Amino acid sequence: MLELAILGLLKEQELHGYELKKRLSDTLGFASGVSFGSLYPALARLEAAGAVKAVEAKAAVTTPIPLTGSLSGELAAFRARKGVVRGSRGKKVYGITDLGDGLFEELLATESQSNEDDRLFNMRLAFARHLPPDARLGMLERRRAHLVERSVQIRARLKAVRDGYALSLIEHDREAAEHDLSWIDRLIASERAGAHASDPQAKPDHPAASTTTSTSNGAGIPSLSGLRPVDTEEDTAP
Amino acid sequence: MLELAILGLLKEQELHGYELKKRLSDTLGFASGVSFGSLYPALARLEAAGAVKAVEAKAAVTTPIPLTGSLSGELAAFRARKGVVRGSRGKKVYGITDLGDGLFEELLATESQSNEDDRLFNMRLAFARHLPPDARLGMLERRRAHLVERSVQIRARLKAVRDGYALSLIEHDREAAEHDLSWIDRLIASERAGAHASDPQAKPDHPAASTTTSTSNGAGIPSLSGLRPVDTEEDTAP
DNA sequence: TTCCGATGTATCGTGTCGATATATCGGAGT
DNA sequence: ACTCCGATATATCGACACGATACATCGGAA
Repeated sequence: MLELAILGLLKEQELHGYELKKRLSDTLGFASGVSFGSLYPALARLEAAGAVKAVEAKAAVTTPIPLTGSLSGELAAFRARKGVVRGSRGKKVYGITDLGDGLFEELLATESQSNEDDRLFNMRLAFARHLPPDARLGMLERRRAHLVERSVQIRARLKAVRDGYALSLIEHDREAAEHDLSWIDRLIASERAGAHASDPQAKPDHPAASTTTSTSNGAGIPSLSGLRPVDTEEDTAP
Repeated sequence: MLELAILGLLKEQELHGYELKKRLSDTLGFASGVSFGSLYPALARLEAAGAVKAVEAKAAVTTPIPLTGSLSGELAAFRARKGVVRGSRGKKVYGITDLGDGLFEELLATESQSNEDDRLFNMRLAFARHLPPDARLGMLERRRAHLVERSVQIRARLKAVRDGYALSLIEHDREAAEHDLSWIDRLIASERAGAHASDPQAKPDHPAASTTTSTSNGAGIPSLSGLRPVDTEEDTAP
Protein backbone atom coordinates (compact mmCIF):
# COMPACT_ATOMS: atom_id res chain seq x y z
CA MET A 1 0.00 0.00 0.00
CA LEU A 2 2.85 2.29 0.78
CA GLU A 3 4.28 1.69 -2.64
CA LEU A 4 1.69 3.91 -4.22
CA ALA A 5 2.54 6.81 -1.97
CA ILE A 6 6.27 6.37 -2.35
CA LEU A 7 6.07 6.27 -6.11
CA GLY A 8 3.73 9.22 -6.15
CA LEU A 9 6.12 11.33 -4.17
CA LEU A 10 9.19 10.22 -6.08
CA LYS A 11 7.36 11.13 -9.26
CA GLU A 12 7.71 14.74 -8.28
CA GLN A 13 11.25 14.68 -7.05
CA GLU A 14 13.99 12.45 -5.82
CA LEU A 15 14.01 11.92 -2.12
CA HIS A 16 15.71 9.92 0.57
CA GLY A 17 13.91 7.82 3.13
CA TYR A 18 13.79 10.24 5.98
CA GLU A 19 12.42 13.05 3.89
CA LEU A 20 9.97 10.65 2.31
CA LYS A 21 8.62 9.81 5.72
CA LYS A 22 8.21 13.44 6.61
CA ARG A 23 6.23 14.11 3.49
CA LEU A 24 4.09 11.08 4.06
CA SER A 25 3.27 12.24 7.55
CA ASP A 26 3.00 15.92 6.85
CA THR A 27 1.68 16.66 3.43
CA LEU A 28 -0.53 13.64 2.98
CA GLY A 29 -3.52 13.15 5.16
CA PHE A 30 -2.74 9.90 6.87
CA ALA A 31 -4.15 9.29 10.26
CA SER A 32 -0.94 8.08 11.78
CA GLY A 33 2.37 8.75 10.19
CA VAL A 34 4.05 5.93 8.38
CA SER A 35 6.77 4.28 10.39
CA PHE A 36 10.28 3.44 9.31
CA GLY A 37 9.53 -0.17 9.96
CA SER A 38 7.25 -0.16 6.96
CA LEU A 39 8.87 2.53 4.88
CA TYR A 40 12.32 1.02 4.50
CA PRO A 41 11.10 -2.46 3.67
CA ALA A 42 8.75 -0.93 1.14
CA LEU A 43 11.61 0.99 -0.43
CA ALA A 44 13.67 -2.19 -0.52
CA ARG A 45 10.84 -4.03 -2.26
CA LEU A 46 10.48 -1.32 -4.82
CA GLU A 47 14.21 -1.26 -5.45
CA ALA A 48 14.30 -5.02 -5.82
CA ALA A 49 11.46 -4.77 -8.31
CA GLY A 50 13.32 -2.11 -10.26
CA ALA A 51 10.67 0.51 -9.69
CA VAL A 52 13.01 2.88 -7.94
CA LYS A 53 16.75 3.11 -7.82
CA ALA A 54 19.25 4.85 -5.65
CA VAL A 55 20.73 7.86 -7.35
CA GLU A 56 23.95 9.53 -6.62
CA ALA A 57 23.77 11.82 -3.68
CA LYS A 58 25.08 15.25 -4.48
CA ALA A 59 28.23 15.22 -2.42
CA ALA A 60 29.12 11.73 -3.51
CA VAL A 61 31.18 9.46 -1.41
CA THR A 62 34.44 11.10 -2.17
CA THR A 63 34.59 12.82 1.15
CA PRO A 64 38.08 11.99 2.13
CA ILE A 65 38.27 10.71 5.57
CA PRO A 66 41.21 12.40 7.12
CA LEU A 67 42.93 10.03 9.36
CA THR A 68 43.30 12.56 12.05
CA GLY A 69 43.52 9.97 14.70
CA SER A 70 39.97 10.67 15.59
CA LEU A 71 38.55 7.44 16.75
CA SER A 72 35.12 8.04 15.39
CA GLY A 73 36.48 9.10 12.06
CA GLU A 74 38.42 5.95 11.57
CA LEU A 75 35.49 3.89 12.59
CA ALA A 76 33.39 5.64 10.05
CA ALA A 77 35.92 5.01 7.37
CA PHE A 78 36.07 1.39 8.27
CA ARG A 79 32.34 1.03 8.04
CA ALA A 80 32.09 2.97 4.85
CA ARG A 81 34.43 0.52 3.17
CA LYS A 82 32.14 -2.41 3.47
CA GLY A 83 28.98 -0.44 2.98
CA VAL A 84 26.97 0.72 0.04
CA VAL A 85 27.98 3.88 -1.69
CA ARG A 86 25.97 6.70 -0.31
CA GLY A 87 26.02 10.40 0.08
CA SER A 88 28.28 12.34 2.32
CA ARG A 89 26.12 11.57 5.25
CA GLY A 90 24.87 8.16 4.48
CA LYS A 91 21.89 9.45 2.62
CA LYS A 92 20.47 7.18 0.02
CA VAL A 93 18.46 9.20 -2.46
CA TYR A 94 15.91 7.38 -4.52
CA GLY A 95 14.49 8.18 -7.89
CA ILE A 96 11.66 6.61 -9.82
CA THR A 97 12.33 4.55 -12.92
CA ASP A 98 10.22 4.11 -16.03
CA LEU A 99 9.15 0.78 -14.69
CA GLY A 100 8.15 2.43 -11.45
CA ASP A 101 6.19 4.96 -13.39
CA GLY A 102 4.18 2.18 -14.96
CA LEU A 103 3.68 0.52 -11.62
CA PHE A 104 2.38 3.77 -10.21
CA GLU A 105 -0.23 4.10 -12.92
CA GLU A 106 -1.26 0.53 -12.38
CA LEU A 107 -1.57 0.83 -8.62
CA LEU A 108 -3.44 4.07 -8.90
CA ALA A 109 -5.96 2.76 -11.36
CA THR A 110 -6.47 -0.66 -9.79
CA GLU A 111 -10.07 -1.45 -9.16
CA SER A 112 -9.99 -2.04 -5.47
CA GLN A 113 -12.38 -4.85 -4.87
CA SER A 114 -15.17 -3.87 -2.57
CA ASN A 115 -12.97 -3.78 0.45
CA GLU A 116 -11.39 -0.46 -0.28
CA ASP A 117 -9.61 0.33 2.87
CA ASP A 118 -10.08 3.91 3.97
CA ARG A 119 -6.40 4.61 3.97
CA LEU A 120 -6.05 3.27 0.47
CA PHE A 121 -8.80 5.51 -0.78
CA ASN A 122 -7.19 8.52 0.80
CA MET A 123 -3.94 7.56 -0.81
CA ARG A 124 -5.50 7.32 -4.22
CA LEU A 125 -7.35 10.56 -3.82
CA ALA A 126 -4.18 12.32 -2.84
CA PHE A 127 -2.73 11.40 -6.21
CA ALA A 128 -5.95 11.69 -8.14
CA ARG A 129 -4.55 14.42 -10.33
CA HIS A 130 -2.55 11.74 -12.09
CA LEU A 131 -5.73 10.02 -13.18
CA PRO A 132 -7.86 10.81 -16.20
CA PRO A 133 -11.10 12.56 -15.26
CA ASP A 134 -13.37 9.63 -15.94
CA ALA A 135 -11.31 7.33 -13.79
CA ARG A 136 -11.40 9.93 -11.05
CA LEU A 137 -15.14 10.10 -11.21
CA GLY A 138 -15.42 6.35 -11.18
CA MET A 139 -13.24 6.15 -8.13
CA LEU A 140 -15.33 8.71 -6.30
CA GLU A 141 -18.56 6.99 -7.17
CA ARG A 142 -17.28 3.63 -6.08
CA ARG A 143 -16.27 5.23 -2.83
CA ARG A 144 -19.70 6.74 -2.49
CA ALA A 145 -21.39 3.39 -2.92
CA HIS A 146 -19.09 1.95 -0.33
CA LEU A 147 -19.99 4.66 2.15
CA VAL A 148 -23.67 4.22 1.54
CA GLU A 149 -23.38 0.55 2.29
CA ARG A 150 -21.42 1.24 5.41
CA SER A 151 -24.04 3.69 6.51
CA VAL A 152 -26.71 1.06 6.16
CA GLN A 153 -24.72 -1.42 8.18
CA ILE A 154 -24.11 1.05 10.92
CA ARG A 155 -27.79 1.85 11.12
CA ALA A 156 -28.50 -1.83 11.43
CA ARG A 157 -26.04 -2.07 14.29
CA LEU A 158 -27.73 0.73 16.14
CA LYS A 159 -30.70 -1.43 16.97
CA ALA A 160 -28.70 -4.23 18.45
CA VAL A 161 -26.86 -2.23 21.04
CA ARG A 162 -28.07 -1.57 24.54
CA ASP A 163 -25.07 -0.17 26.35
CA GLY A 164 -24.88 3.58 26.54
CA TYR A 165 -21.26 3.99 25.62
CA ALA A 166 -21.35 1.52 22.78
CA LEU A 167 -24.45 3.23 21.55
CA SER A 168 -22.83 6.61 21.56
CA LEU A 169 -19.87 5.10 19.76
CA ILE A 170 -21.96 3.72 16.96
CA GLU A 171 -24.00 6.87 16.77
CA HIS A 172 -20.81 8.79 16.31
CA ASP A 173 -19.70 6.37 13.62
CA ARG A 174 -22.95 6.99 11.84
CA GLU A 175 -22.42 10.72 11.89
CA ALA A 176 -18.88 10.30 10.65
CA ALA A 177 -20.03 8.12 7.80
CA GLU A 178 -22.65 10.64 6.80
CA HIS A 179 -20.13 13.40 6.97
CA ASP A 180 -17.83 11.43 4.71
CA LEU A 181 -20.69 10.87 2.36
CA SER A 182 -21.52 14.52 2.01
CA TRP A 183 -17.87 15.25 1.48
CA ILE A 184 -17.68 12.75 -1.33
CA ASP A 185 -20.81 14.21 -2.81
CA ARG A 186 -19.22 17.60 -2.85
CA LEU A 187 -16.13 16.18 -4.51
CA ILE A 188 -18.23 14.48 -7.14
CA ALA A 189 -20.16 17.64 -7.83
CA SER A 190 -16.96 19.56 -8.16
CA GLU A 191 -15.56 16.93 -10.44
CA ARG A 192 -18.61 17.05 -12.66
CA ALA A 193 -18.60 20.79 -12.80
CA GLY A 194 -15.03 21.62 -13.51
CA ALA A 195 -14.06 18.22 -14.48
CA HIS A 196 -11.62 18.03 -17.32
CA ALA A 197 -8.25 19.58 -17.33
CA SER A 198 -5.91 17.58 -15.36
CA ASP A 199 -3.59 15.39 -17.06
CA PRO A 200 -0.55 14.60 -15.12
CA GLN A 201 0.88 17.61 -16.84
CA ALA A 202 -2.04 19.85 -17.37
CA LYS A 203 -2.81 22.84 -15.26
CA PRO A 204 -6.34 23.34 -14.05
CA ASP A 205 -8.40 25.91 -15.86
CA HIS A 206 -10.31 27.70 -13.21
CA PRO A 207 -11.35 27.17 -9.67
CA ALA A 208 -14.60 25.30 -9.72
CA ALA A 209 -15.29 25.42 -6.07
CA SER A 210 -17.43 28.41 -5.57
CA THR A 211 -20.79 26.73 -5.51
CA THR A 212 -20.44 24.72 -2.38
CA THR A 213 -22.06 26.80 0.25
CA SER A 214 -24.09 23.93 1.57
CA THR A 215 -22.43 23.01 4.80
CA SER A 216 -20.82 25.45 7.12
CA ASN A 217 -17.47 24.78 5.68
CA GLY A 218 -16.22 27.12 3.09
CA ALA A 219 -13.24 25.25 1.85
CA GLY A 220 -14.94 21.99 1.13
CA ILE A 221 -13.88 21.89 -2.43
CA PRO A 222 -10.28 22.36 -3.05
CA SER A 223 -10.69 24.90 -5.75
CA LEU A 224 -8.69 22.85 -8.10
CA SER A 225 -6.53 25.75 -8.84
CA GLY A 226 -3.69 23.75 -7.53
CA LEU A 227 -0.67 25.86 -7.77
CA ARG A 228 1.59 23.26 -9.08
CA PRO A 229 4.81 22.90 -7.23
CA VAL A 230 6.71 25.99 -8.02
CA ASP A 231 9.42 24.07 -9.65
CA THR A 232 11.56 21.23 -8.70
CA GLU A 233 12.54 22.47 -5.35
CA GLU A 234 16.13 22.31 -4.55
CA ASP A 235 17.24 19.10 -3.05
CA THR A 236 17.76 19.20 0.64
CA ALA A 237 21.29 20.18 1.14
CA PRO A 238 23.41 17.15 0.58
CA MET B 1 -5.42 -5.10 21.27
CA LEU B 2 -8.05 -7.64 20.50
CA GLU B 3 -7.56 -9.18 23.89
CA LEU B 4 -9.45 -6.38 25.54
CA ALA B 5 -12.46 -6.83 23.32
CA ILE B 6 -12.46 -10.59 23.65
CA LEU B 7 -12.30 -10.46 27.42
CA GLY B 8 -14.94 -7.79 27.52
CA LEU B 9 -17.35 -9.88 25.53
CA LEU B 10 -16.58 -13.08 27.38
CA LYS B 11 -17.22 -11.22 30.61
CA GLU B 12 -20.85 -11.11 29.66
CA GLN B 13 -21.26 -14.61 28.39
CA GLU B 14 -19.39 -17.60 27.11
CA LEU B 15 -18.90 -17.61 23.39
CA HIS B 16 -17.14 -19.49 20.65
CA GLY B 17 -14.87 -17.92 18.08
CA TYR B 18 -17.30 -17.48 15.27
CA GLU B 19 -19.91 -15.81 17.41
CA LEU B 20 -17.21 -13.70 18.99
CA LYS B 21 -16.26 -12.39 15.60
CA LYS B 22 -19.83 -11.54 14.76
CA ARG B 23 -20.22 -9.53 17.93
CA LEU B 24 -16.96 -7.77 17.35
CA SER B 25 -18.08 -6.76 13.89
CA ASP B 26 -21.68 -6.03 14.67
CA THR B 27 -22.18 -4.69 18.10
CA LEU B 28 -18.93 -2.86 18.55
CA GLY B 29 -18.11 0.09 16.40
CA PHE B 30 -15.02 -1.07 14.62
CA ALA B 31 -14.32 0.30 11.23
CA SER B 32 -13.49 -3.01 9.65
CA GLY B 33 -14.55 -6.24 11.18
CA VAL B 34 -11.93 -8.27 12.95
CA SER B 35 -10.62 -11.15 10.90
CA PHE B 36 -10.17 -14.75 11.94
CA GLY B 37 -6.52 -14.41 11.25
CA SER B 38 -6.24 -12.18 14.28
CA LEU B 39 -9.08 -13.51 16.37
CA TYR B 40 -7.95 -17.11 16.67
CA PRO B 41 -4.35 -16.33 17.47
CA ALA B 42 -5.56 -13.86 20.07
CA LEU B 43 -7.78 -16.50 21.60
CA ALA B 44 -4.88 -18.91 21.61
CA ARG B 45 -2.69 -16.34 23.34
CA LEU B 46 -5.31 -15.73 25.96
CA GLU B 47 -5.81 -19.42 26.51
CA ALA B 48 -2.09 -19.96 26.84
CA ALA B 49 -1.96 -17.18 29.38
CA GLY B 50 -4.79 -18.73 31.31
CA ALA B 51 -7.08 -15.78 30.83
CA VAL B 52 -9.74 -17.79 29.08
CA LYS B 53 -10.42 -21.48 28.90
CA ALA B 54 -12.50 -23.70 26.72
CA VAL B 55 -15.63 -24.81 28.47
CA GLU B 56 -17.82 -27.72 27.77
CA ALA B 57 -19.96 -27.18 24.75
CA LYS B 58 -23.64 -27.79 25.27
CA ALA B 59 -23.89 -30.96 23.30
CA ALA B 60 -21.75 -32.94 25.62
CA VAL B 61 -18.26 -33.67 24.67
CA THR B 62 -17.81 -37.02 26.22
CA THR B 63 -14.28 -37.27 25.02
CA PRO B 64 -12.31 -34.40 26.39
CA ILE B 65 -9.70 -33.27 24.00
CA PRO B 66 -6.31 -33.98 25.47
CA LEU B 67 -4.84 -30.59 24.93
CA THR B 68 -1.62 -31.43 26.61
CA GLY B 69 0.23 -28.67 24.96
CA SER B 70 0.34 -30.66 21.80
CA LEU B 71 1.36 -28.63 18.86
CA SER B 72 0.19 -28.55 15.34
CA GLY B 73 1.67 -31.89 14.54
CA GLU B 74 -0.27 -33.78 17.12
CA LEU B 75 -3.29 -31.69 16.49
CA ALA B 76 -3.22 -32.45 12.81
CA ALA B 77 -2.81 -36.13 13.46
CA PHE B 78 -5.59 -35.96 15.94
CA ARG B 79 -7.88 -34.27 13.55
CA ALA B 80 -6.92 -36.63 10.79
CA ARG B 81 -8.54 -39.51 12.54
CA LYS B 82 -11.97 -38.15 11.93
CA GLY B 83 -13.09 -38.26 15.49
CA VAL B 84 -12.42 -34.76 16.64
CA VAL B 85 -14.99 -34.29 19.27
CA ARG B 86 -15.82 -30.86 20.38
CA GLY B 87 -19.26 -29.49 20.75
CA SER B 88 -22.01 -30.97 18.71
CA ARG B 89 -20.57 -29.23 15.74
CA GLY B 90 -16.95 -28.70 16.53
CA LYS B 91 -17.61 -25.56 18.48
CA LYS B 92 -15.10 -24.55 21.05
CA VAL B 93 -16.76 -22.36 23.60
CA TYR B 94 -14.61 -20.07 25.68
CA GLY B 95 -15.19 -18.64 29.09
CA ILE B 96 -13.26 -16.06 31.03
CA THR B 97 -11.25 -17.02 34.09
CA ASP B 98 -10.53 -15.05 37.22
CA LEU B 99 -7.11 -14.37 35.86
CA GLY B 100 -8.66 -13.11 32.67
CA ASP B 101 -10.92 -10.89 34.68
CA GLY B 102 -7.90 -9.25 36.23
CA LEU B 103 -6.23 -8.91 32.88
CA PHE B 104 -9.31 -7.20 31.54
CA GLU B 105 -9.30 -4.62 34.29
CA GLU B 106 -5.63 -4.03 33.71
CA LEU B 107 -5.95 -3.62 29.97
CA LEU B 108 -8.93 -1.37 30.34
CA ALA B 109 -7.28 0.93 32.81
CA THR B 110 -3.86 1.04 31.20
CA GLU B 111 -2.64 4.51 30.58
CA SER B 112 -2.16 4.42 26.87
CA GLN B 113 0.96 6.36 26.20
CA SER B 114 0.32 9.42 24.12
CA ASN B 115 -0.14 7.45 20.98
CA GLU B 116 -3.57 6.20 21.74
CA ASP B 117 -4.62 4.54 18.62
CA ASP B 118 -8.13 5.46 17.59
CA ARG B 119 -9.28 1.87 17.52
CA LEU B 120 -7.95 1.30 20.98
CA PHE B 121 -9.82 4.27 22.33
CA ASN B 122 -13.03 3.08 20.76
CA MET B 123 -12.44 -0.29 22.28
CA ARG B 124 -11.97 1.15 25.73
CA LEU B 125 -14.96 3.40 25.43
CA ALA B 126 -17.12 0.49 24.40
CA PHE B 127 -16.33 -1.12 27.73
CA ALA B 128 -16.20 2.07 29.74
CA ARG B 129 -19.05 0.95 31.92
CA HIS B 130 -16.62 -1.40 33.61
CA LEU B 131 -14.52 1.53 34.73
CA PRO B 132 -15.03 3.66 37.82
CA PRO B 133 -16.37 7.12 36.96
CA ASP B 134 -13.16 8.99 37.63
CA ALA B 135 -11.16 6.69 35.41
CA ARG B 136 -13.75 7.16 32.73
CA LEU B 137 -13.44 10.89 32.96
CA GLY B 138 -9.67 10.70 32.88
CA MET B 139 -9.79 8.59 29.79
CA LEU B 140 -12.07 11.03 28.03
CA GLU B 141 -9.95 13.99 28.92
CA ARG B 142 -6.80 12.31 27.76
CA ARG B 143 -8.56 11.59 24.52
CA ARG B 144 -9.62 15.18 24.28
CA ALA B 145 -6.08 16.42 24.69
CA HIS B 146 -4.99 14.02 22.03
CA LEU B 147 -7.59 15.29 19.60
CA VAL B 148 -6.68 18.88 20.29
CA GLU B 149 -3.09 18.13 19.47
CA ARG B 150 -4.07 16.33 16.32
CA SER B 151 -6.18 19.28 15.31
CA VAL B 152 -3.22 21.56 15.66
CA GLN B 153 -1.04 19.32 13.57
CA ILE B 154 -3.62 19.09 10.84
CA ARG B 155 -3.94 22.84 10.74
CA ALA B 156 -0.19 23.06 10.37
CA ARG B 157 -0.31 20.67 7.45
CA LEU B 158 -2.91 22.74 5.69
CA LYS B 159 -0.41 25.42 4.92
CA ALA B 160 2.11 23.12 3.36
CA VAL B 161 -0.14 21.59 0.75
CA ARG B 162 -0.77 23.01 -2.66
CA ASP B 163 -2.43 20.23 -4.57
CA GLY B 164 -6.19 20.46 -4.78
CA TYR B 165 -7.07 16.90 -3.88
CA ALA B 166 -4.57 16.62 -1.09
CA LEU B 167 -5.84 19.89 0.26
CA SER B 168 -9.41 18.71 0.27
CA LEU B 169 -8.28 15.54 1.99
CA ILE B 170 -6.59 17.39 4.80
CA GLU B 171 -9.45 19.81 5.09
CA HIS B 172 -11.77 16.88 5.53
CA ASP B 173 -9.46 15.43 8.15
CA ARG B 174 -9.64 18.69 9.99
CA GLU B 175 -13.41 18.64 10.03
CA ALA B 176 -13.43 15.06 11.19
CA ALA B 177 -11.07 15.88 14.02
CA GLU B 178 -13.23 18.77 15.09
CA HIS B 179 -16.29 16.62 14.92
CA ASP B 180 -14.60 14.05 17.11
CA LEU B 181 -13.64 16.77 19.50
CA SER B 182 -17.14 18.06 19.91
CA TRP B 183 -18.33 14.52 20.40
CA ILE B 184 -15.82 13.95 23.16
CA ASP B 185 -16.87 17.23 24.72
CA ARG B 186 -20.44 16.06 24.79
CA LEU B 187 -19.39 12.80 26.37
CA ILE B 188 -17.40 14.63 29.01
CA ALA B 189 -20.26 16.94 29.78
CA SER B 190 -22.61 14.04 30.07
CA GLU B 191 -20.15 12.25 32.29
CA ARG B 192 -19.82 15.25 34.55
CA ALA B 193 -23.51 15.84 34.70
CA GLY B 194 -25.17 12.59 35.42
CA ALA B 195 -22.67 9.90 35.12
CA HIS B 196 -21.61 8.89 38.55
CA ALA B 197 -23.27 6.37 40.74
CA SER B 198 -26.74 7.46 39.79
CA ASP B 199 -26.75 6.68 36.15
CA PRO B 200 -30.36 6.33 35.14
CA GLN B 201 -30.25 2.80 33.96
CA ALA B 202 -27.60 0.64 35.34
CA LYS B 203 -24.66 0.95 37.57
CA PRO B 204 -22.84 -1.91 36.04
CA ASP B 205 -20.31 -3.01 38.53
CA HIS B 206 -21.14 -6.46 37.44
CA PRO B 207 -22.40 -7.03 33.99
CA ALA B 208 -25.24 -9.15 35.12
CA ALA B 209 -26.40 -11.16 32.23
CA SER B 210 -29.92 -10.54 33.24
CA THR B 211 -30.00 -6.92 32.22
CA THR B 212 -32.33 -7.88 29.52
CA THR B 213 -34.52 -4.89 29.12
CA SER B 214 -33.51 -1.28 28.83
CA THR B 215 -32.93 -1.66 25.17
CA SER B 216 -35.53 0.76 24.02
CA ASN B 217 -33.71 3.85 25.00
CA GLY B 218 -30.16 4.99 24.75
CA ALA B 219 -30.06 4.93 28.50
CA GLY B 220 -26.40 5.24 29.38
CA ILE B 221 -25.54 8.45 27.69
CA PRO B 222 -28.87 9.65 26.57
CA SER B 223 -28.50 13.35 26.91
CA LEU B 224 -26.40 14.13 23.94
CA SER B 225 -27.95 17.47 23.59
CA GLY B 226 -25.86 20.22 22.25
CA LEU B 227 -23.55 21.04 25.04
CA ARG B 228 -20.74 23.45 24.71
CA PRO B 229 -17.19 22.38 25.04
CA VAL B 230 -16.11 21.93 28.55
CA ASP B 231 -13.64 24.21 30.13
CA THR B 232 -10.42 22.42 29.83
CA GLU B 233 -7.17 24.01 30.54
CA GLU B 234 -5.62 24.07 27.14
CA ASP B 235 -7.11 25.82 24.26
CA THR B 236 -5.40 26.42 21.01
CA ALA B 237 -5.37 29.74 19.38
CA PRO B 238 -6.84 29.51 15.93
C1' DT C 1 -29.50 -38.35 -2.23
C1' DT C 2 -26.63 -35.00 -3.45
C1' DC C 3 -25.06 -30.76 -3.38
C1' DC C 4 -24.61 -26.05 -1.64
C1' DG C 5 -24.14 -22.48 1.46
C1' DA C 6 -23.69 -21.14 6.22
C1' DT C 7 -21.17 -22.28 10.18
C1' DG C 8 -16.89 -23.14 12.43
C1' DT C 9 -11.75 -23.74 13.54
C1' DA C 10 -7.23 -23.07 12.14
C1' DT C 11 -2.82 -21.65 9.62
C1' DC C 12 0.23 -19.14 6.29
C1' DG C 13 2.45 -15.30 4.10
C1' DT C 14 2.72 -10.50 3.95
C1' DG C 15 2.71 -5.91 5.59
C1' DT C 16 2.69 -2.53 9.27
C1' DC C 17 4.01 -1.00 13.60
C1' DG C 18 6.71 0.46 17.69
C1' DA C 19 11.04 -0.08 19.68
C1' DT C 20 15.59 -0.16 19.15
C1' DA C 21 20.57 0.02 17.37
C1' DT C 22 23.83 2.53 14.98
C1' DA C 23 25.99 6.55 13.01
C1' DT C 24 26.65 11.34 11.37
C1' DC C 25 26.12 16.21 11.47
C1' DG C 26 25.39 21.07 13.30
C1' DG C 27 25.36 23.78 16.99
C1' DA C 28 25.10 25.08 22.10
C1' DG C 29 27.55 25.27 26.01
C1' DT C 30 31.80 25.41 28.49
C1' DA D 1 38.84 23.75 21.08
C1' DC D 2 36.21 20.53 23.40
C1' DT D 3 32.42 17.66 24.37
C1' DC D 4 27.79 16.71 24.62
C1' DC D 5 23.07 16.84 22.62
C1' DG D 6 19.42 16.75 19.56
C1' DA D 7 18.08 16.34 14.77
C1' DT D 8 18.97 13.67 10.81
C1' DA D 9 19.33 9.15 8.73
C1' DT D 10 19.30 4.01 7.70
C1' DA D 11 18.17 -0.38 9.16
C1' DT D 12 16.38 -4.46 11.70
C1' DC D 13 13.65 -6.99 15.22
C1' DG D 14 9.61 -9.12 17.32
C1' DA D 15 4.72 -8.71 17.70
C1' DC D 16 0.60 -9.02 15.51
C1' DA D 17 -3.45 -7.87 12.40
C1' DC D 18 -5.05 -9.02 8.06
C1' DG D 19 -6.64 -11.44 3.80
C1' DA D 20 -6.60 -15.76 1.74
C1' DT D 21 -7.07 -20.25 2.17
C1' DA D 22 -7.87 -25.08 3.80
C1' DC D 23 -10.65 -28.15 6.02
C1' DA D 24 -14.73 -29.88 8.30
C1' DT D 25 -19.63 -30.18 9.55
C1' DC D 26 -24.36 -29.08 9.66
C1' DG D 27 -29.19 -27.80 7.60
C1' DG D 28 -31.86 -27.70 4.05
C1' DA D 29 -33.01 -27.21 -1.10
C1' DA D 30 -32.75 -29.59 -5.53
